[in-house]
Amino acid sequence: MNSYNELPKVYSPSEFEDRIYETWCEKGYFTPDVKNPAPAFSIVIPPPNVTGQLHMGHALDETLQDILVRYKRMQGFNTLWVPGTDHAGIATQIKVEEQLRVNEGLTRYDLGREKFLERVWDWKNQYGDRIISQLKKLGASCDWTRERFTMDEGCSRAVREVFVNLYDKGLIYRGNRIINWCPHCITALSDAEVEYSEQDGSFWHIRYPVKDSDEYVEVATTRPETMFGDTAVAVNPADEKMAHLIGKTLILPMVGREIPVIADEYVEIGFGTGCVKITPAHDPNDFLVGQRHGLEQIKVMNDDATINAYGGKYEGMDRFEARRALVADLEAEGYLVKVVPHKHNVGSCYRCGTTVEPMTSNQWFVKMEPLAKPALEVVRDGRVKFVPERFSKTYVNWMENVHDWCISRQLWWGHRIPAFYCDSCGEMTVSKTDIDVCPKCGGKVRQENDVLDTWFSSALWPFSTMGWPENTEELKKYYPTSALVTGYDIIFFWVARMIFSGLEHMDKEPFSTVFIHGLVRDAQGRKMSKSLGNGIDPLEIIKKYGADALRYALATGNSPGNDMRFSDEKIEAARNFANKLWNASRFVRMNLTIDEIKLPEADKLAAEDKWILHRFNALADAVTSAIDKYEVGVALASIYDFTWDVFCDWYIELTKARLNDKESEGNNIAQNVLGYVLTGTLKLLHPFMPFITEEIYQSLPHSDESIMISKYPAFDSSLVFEEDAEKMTKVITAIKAIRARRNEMNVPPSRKAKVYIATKYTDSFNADTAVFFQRLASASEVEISDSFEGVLSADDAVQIITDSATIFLPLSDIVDTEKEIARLETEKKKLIGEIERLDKKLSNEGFVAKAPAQVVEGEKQKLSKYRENLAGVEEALAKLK
RNA sequence: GGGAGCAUAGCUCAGUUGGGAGAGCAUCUGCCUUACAAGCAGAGGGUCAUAGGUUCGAGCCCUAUUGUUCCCACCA
Repeated sequence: MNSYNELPKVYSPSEFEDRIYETWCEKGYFTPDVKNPAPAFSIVIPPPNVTGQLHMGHALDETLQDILVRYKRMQGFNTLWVPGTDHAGIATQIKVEEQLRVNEGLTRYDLGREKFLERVWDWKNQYGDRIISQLKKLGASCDWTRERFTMDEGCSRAVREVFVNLYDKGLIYRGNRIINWCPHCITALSDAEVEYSEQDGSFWHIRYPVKDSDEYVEVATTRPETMFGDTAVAVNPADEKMAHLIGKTLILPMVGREIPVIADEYVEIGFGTGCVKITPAHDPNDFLVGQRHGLEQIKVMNDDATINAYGGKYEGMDRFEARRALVADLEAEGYLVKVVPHKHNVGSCYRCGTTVEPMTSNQWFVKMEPLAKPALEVVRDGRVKFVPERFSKTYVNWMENVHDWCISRQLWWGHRIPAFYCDSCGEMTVSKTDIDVCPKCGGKVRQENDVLDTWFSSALWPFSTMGWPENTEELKKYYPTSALVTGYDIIFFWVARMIFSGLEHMDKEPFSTVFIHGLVRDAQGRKMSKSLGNGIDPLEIIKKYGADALRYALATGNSPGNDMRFSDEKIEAARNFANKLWNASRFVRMNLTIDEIKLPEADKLAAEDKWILHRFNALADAVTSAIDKYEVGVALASIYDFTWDVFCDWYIELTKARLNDKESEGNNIAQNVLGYVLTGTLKLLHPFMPFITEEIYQSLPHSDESIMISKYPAFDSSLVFEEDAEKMTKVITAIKAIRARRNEMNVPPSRKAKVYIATKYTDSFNADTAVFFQRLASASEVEISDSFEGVLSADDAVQIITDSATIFLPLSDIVDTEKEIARLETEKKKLIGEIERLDKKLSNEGFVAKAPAQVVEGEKQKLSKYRENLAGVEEALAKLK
């Protein structure tokens, strides 16, 4: 027995995962040296909300990143993964306000801005580490020495720098525009922050009387309460039925205010009543109409969406309450013509779900057009590539139609806008540093109350985390980053904004690849959500099955950009795989007497050794090329197949004879090959399942301090063994024959029978092969010859015909002759079918003429083999009957 | 209204240069075999949504249709 530790009998990940993670951290493996001249590979984490808790979406995102990062690190890249958290303006503020309300019955206004912010920082300091420690549980190999927060000093400085730069270039402006207002969060929102859903509503048809006449104009609206802010009714100038109304004056019912009928082509002829009430302060289209016609903007609601003084007797009511009251009154007064049920899209706040109110407001905006142009180019010309490709279309589509970005929020938690107003002279100064006095008149200034959209700071993440605006070593080495890994749900919020920000401020796109994944859904395919209560807690999964199993379950079968389901089934399959690997390793481990694993000289290797090394080599090739294409699911599946179906089911079994013979040279060779292939497989698997691979690695003879800093396997031309193709064929044939034999005799292994193998390859089918049959096909004895003519007749033996050998089983050992006949009949049918198919194919002139020669040749060979096999089967069948 | 995805075994899904349909789970049969019953050895099960087309050859490429999911869009 060698000097390394033994593996415990049972695979229990909780015993070693934390311990291993700590060791990695202590050793500093996650922290790269900026000065290392190796090519860089860098990723910045999509920063989770600082107050959040790890959910399956994070788990998937982090797993995929860790796979890439560990892979590249093992390949020798100078690899950096920057971790950090996002201050998440609205989400965090809501949480702290809620806590304040529940615990102390206070609102943020009771505390005042400064005190309230202290509370939020307290909260952040208390809970900010929670999500970080959860990431560690997953095994994320982030460089924790570079952990960042979107509101730390450096990021805040970057935000100010960017704000002032954009302002100076005229790309940030302040103005009174229609924005989306959340009356619950009491803040403006950007377009991206509004979610639309179809709701059942109504079309209220209302009569507006024409002044000094008995005539009426009928308008239809889905939001009657905005009527208080109507400043016109519009008709299409080309609409003959309405032409006579243009220029007339209408009386607003219940309000009594006079408004004109105007002509505007915005009104669609034939839709609705043909007349549209115009409320410039509460509807984006009406806003534009109002601008064209110089209409007054009358805002009828307060910040909390209660009706203001313009609503007359409805003042003080909530907008929906006012709607009900108003409609009732209109009906009573005879102004309501009819109510038509109507499905329409209603926007709601993505944080609290409250229906947003479009209204005019004085806000800060980023002018998008000049920024969008280059951001479109880099995606169109491939400097930024989406994986899968189709998301570039989503991106381009959005970027082409993007509106100016409303960046101011009426919150307290966030980056306060660095604009300073002078009350004495009215001057506004935008400044990178805080100022107290007006640079123009010397009067006292006060800072803008609004803070910036959270995504404004997230947009700078790829360079703000690396020390920008200083020209740091990190920026030089790691910017642009190599890949961005995120879900398709934040392409607009984040990815798009990082791209134009990187281009604008760094003059270089922030990453070359955007690797998009889908959502993790529950077993029924539903989105995991708090309200449904169907969320699965990754931490509980880790506790029960281990982080490796969780990572495996998330990575396997997951193709880029597609949603996936998470189920008990899946996680159990993952855990079972880990267990399989664990036990295979235990087996290898318990047979290992050597202290160093060294690949033996080629001429000492047995055929099966060459075969497994050849297969392993092909695996390394397949895995690396799959990961290079971001096909992590495919890569992992091929490792799974190799480990279980090739290495465990065949190679380990094939070595048992040699392992049994303790003193032989073959024993030593087998040990080394087992060790080599197992270690190599562990390395291939390490990015996916870091803990178990490390634990096993440490229990085997190894040369690197940790598997995570060992070299990732790559295609190795010395393991192809081209000149030994025939020997490897023998192994494959033996496997086929053993399968056929097992298929034949589905009986307990304890029941042995003699096996005769007739083959023309008697050189390859030697004593070693006989042992395979003894051990794996319950053969009591094995006899090999080029022919058994005269020794055995089909009368007393069953024949199993394979490509390169015919296996004879003495009839006396076969339980059921009927069954045997049935088997041969199906075999015959199958062969005839194949022969017909190939016959047809090969007699097709087009195929022979146009298909590649090697394909044609391959088909011909198959055909002749099938014909041979068929003859054998028919002969056996005839004799049996 | 525009755009995109999906449709493959009973279930959940892979299948990436077009060259004899795969996995996991489930089902059935037989097994304590120098690791593993979270296992071993087998078996059954598919007109790859439908209809055309390109091709010697299509699950894969093209067109249309059906069903389904999602995203985007300021028609009151």
